[in-house]
Amino acid sequence: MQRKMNKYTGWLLDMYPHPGRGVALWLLCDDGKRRCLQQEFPVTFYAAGKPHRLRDLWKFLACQPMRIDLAREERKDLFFGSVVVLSASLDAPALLPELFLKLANHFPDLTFYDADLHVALRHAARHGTFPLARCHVAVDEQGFIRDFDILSSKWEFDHEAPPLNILTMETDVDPIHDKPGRIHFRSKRNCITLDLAKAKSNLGLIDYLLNQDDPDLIITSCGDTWLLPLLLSLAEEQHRSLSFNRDPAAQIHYKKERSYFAYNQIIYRGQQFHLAGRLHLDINNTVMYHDYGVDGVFEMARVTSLPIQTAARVSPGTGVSAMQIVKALENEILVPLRKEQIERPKTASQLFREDMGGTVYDPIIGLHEDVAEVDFFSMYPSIMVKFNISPETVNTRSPTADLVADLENMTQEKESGLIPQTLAPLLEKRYKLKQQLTALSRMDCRYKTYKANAAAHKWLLVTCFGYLGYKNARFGRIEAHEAVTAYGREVLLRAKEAAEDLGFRVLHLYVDGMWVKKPGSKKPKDFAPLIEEVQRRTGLPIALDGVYKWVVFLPSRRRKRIAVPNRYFGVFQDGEIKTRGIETRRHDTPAFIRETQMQVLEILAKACDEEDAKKYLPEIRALIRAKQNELRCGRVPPEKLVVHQTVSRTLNKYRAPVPAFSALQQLESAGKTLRPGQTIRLIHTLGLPRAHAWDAPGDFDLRRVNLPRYRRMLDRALETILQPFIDDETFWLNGAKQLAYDLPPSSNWATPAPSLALQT
DNA sequence: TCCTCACGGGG
DNA sequence: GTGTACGTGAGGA
Repeated sequence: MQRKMNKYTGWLLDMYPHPGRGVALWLLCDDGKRRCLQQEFPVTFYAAGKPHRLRDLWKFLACQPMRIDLAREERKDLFFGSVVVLSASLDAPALLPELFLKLANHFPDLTFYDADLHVALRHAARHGTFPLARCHVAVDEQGFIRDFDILSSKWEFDHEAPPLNILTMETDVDPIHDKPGRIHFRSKRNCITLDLAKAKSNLGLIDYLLNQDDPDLIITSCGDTWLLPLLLSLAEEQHRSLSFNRDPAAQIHYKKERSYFAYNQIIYRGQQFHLAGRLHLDINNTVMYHDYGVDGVFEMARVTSLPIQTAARVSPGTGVSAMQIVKALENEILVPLRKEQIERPKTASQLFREDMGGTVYDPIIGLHEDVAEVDFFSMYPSIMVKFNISPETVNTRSPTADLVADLENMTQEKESGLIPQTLAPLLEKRYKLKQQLTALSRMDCRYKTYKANAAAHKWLLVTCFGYLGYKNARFGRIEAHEAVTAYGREVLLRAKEAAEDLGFRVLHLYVDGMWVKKPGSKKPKDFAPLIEEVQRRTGLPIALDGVYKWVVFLPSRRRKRIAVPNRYFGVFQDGEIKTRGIETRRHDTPAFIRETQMQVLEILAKACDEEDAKKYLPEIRALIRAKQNELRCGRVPPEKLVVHQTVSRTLNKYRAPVPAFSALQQLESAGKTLRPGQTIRLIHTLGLPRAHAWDAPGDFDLRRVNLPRYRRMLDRALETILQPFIDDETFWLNGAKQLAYDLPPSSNWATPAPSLALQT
């Protein structure tokens, strides 16, 4: 029987389990209509374990109210090879989470696979879908998709921009710190400002706006943490609806706030509101938004296959995990559950292993001229792909047994492993993007997008390595992690040998970078033979980061003769300044100190070498005097003295009376609680308490500013960058220190003190 | 001198 | 839905 089909072409906006059966897909069609389509999408999960327990499970599942297809199958586990499993398929993906929760309780002794996967990842593996993919679908009269074609690839890098209707909702001030008075709504059609005090009576207007604009994408600042909950609760009070969702049948998906430990620090993620049929991005709750913007979020979603609203709010670790899951599903490899976090003391051997991380050399302390920095392109991911390192390919007894042979032969014999297969297209895309970027003018409209995409990839690639060694990763294995670092060390050593064989002096090695110099080598082309030779000996892509006019490797502050690997600064031949590990790079350095250090660096950047720098010293001296004076006389705007710190624990967990503690206390007593991972803003004050919370209500007496402490910070920041240029230790202190400290603090701020004393 | 606390990189 | 490095620097007891 021939059925009538409607055919549509458009962009895939979003996907979620349909509350009935299958999945709901939102298509932004080329005719301008937004269509919600349904598709049959049975999902299968598996269980392995003792036969009698699998029989119990079979009986249990057979009694469930929904239809579940059961079968005995043989499938592949990445770590253990073939396993016998009970497979269970259900037509309604929406019911799986709840069902699985029950199973985990009743059958804790069974091993489940493919049971806790996002439906979008399954769909990506089965149909090749990804967010914003161009699709062609045939739909029957009931609105069910019968035929599905993907017209674009996530690995292209000129993605056609989908014609999204965007609505931005912003408040006049940042709601985290202040009380907003107004909300601005802006879209192509409308530009409206609403008085928040009257929000209650304006709910009808807001609903009208949402319906009339019918945005595909709502961009808010603090929509997750403040605006949406506020508007939704107002609406609830008045028993009226707000059309945030496009799909009236679906619920707004809410996730609660949490603090967690990752990247060796506490991270705070606010509560979330995911819409159905539209996309909501809260720019304050979007990972890396300030680094890569909407373009980067889209790219993150494309390559990970995670829905856009999810991709925006997860860490790169989850993104990497998603990519691996899709690849595993494609290869019909069972996906284990996300492992529980079990606190377990480390064994001595684990500790020993972890000490053998990346290769770090002690740099040669001091200033060096005409130095080239060459960096491996995404070294660890490149190693994983090149040497096929994956949990299932690595030799577990001796992970690096093939290291030397691999490096000699540079051949690929083994079948490519799961991790290399996942990484290879991503690496290739980023490599091409980087090549394009170097050729492209900054004015080119593609530049910004490429840059954002490359930044999104960078994060995924960096995290992928760490994930191999993470004991709770689904596809992690410590031996694979070790193999990567072992290859990394060998590769870097070979690079060093190559440099020395070509007559270069190696000044520093750091994880995936090398600093070299040779008399007579000044121009980028002078280093081309080295690049070529390193590539020949390691088989890995490497590039010249640039040639420094001069670069300074800093000694440890505690032990002046010991070098530290990651504190350095320098100026490239094009005038670009690069700094690492010094005050400008730290998030807890107040703006005044950061800006001053940067200004001095900008003066130094004009010098072409150490000798030349001397003629800029008077200019620097004058700048420092001016800055010291500004500070002493209270002319530094207090907001430039504000220190931003990450709160690492709750108030009662602090053992030392540090400034953050005092500031937290003040906020607490004002009724504002900060969760671990959130940022606190404070000003150092004299006496006790040691700090004033910048966001505490009430006026702050500017005379309480701890000027000596800021002065110390200033002096230190200047010393960091000036020490190689100045023999005379009194240069930047020069009596001014004494004078500043002699002034009674109460005489500052209000009336600028005469600065006569500082004039020489 | 020891303890506590926060940060880094990447672009 | 998450990488429990590790070394440095700073402040305070």
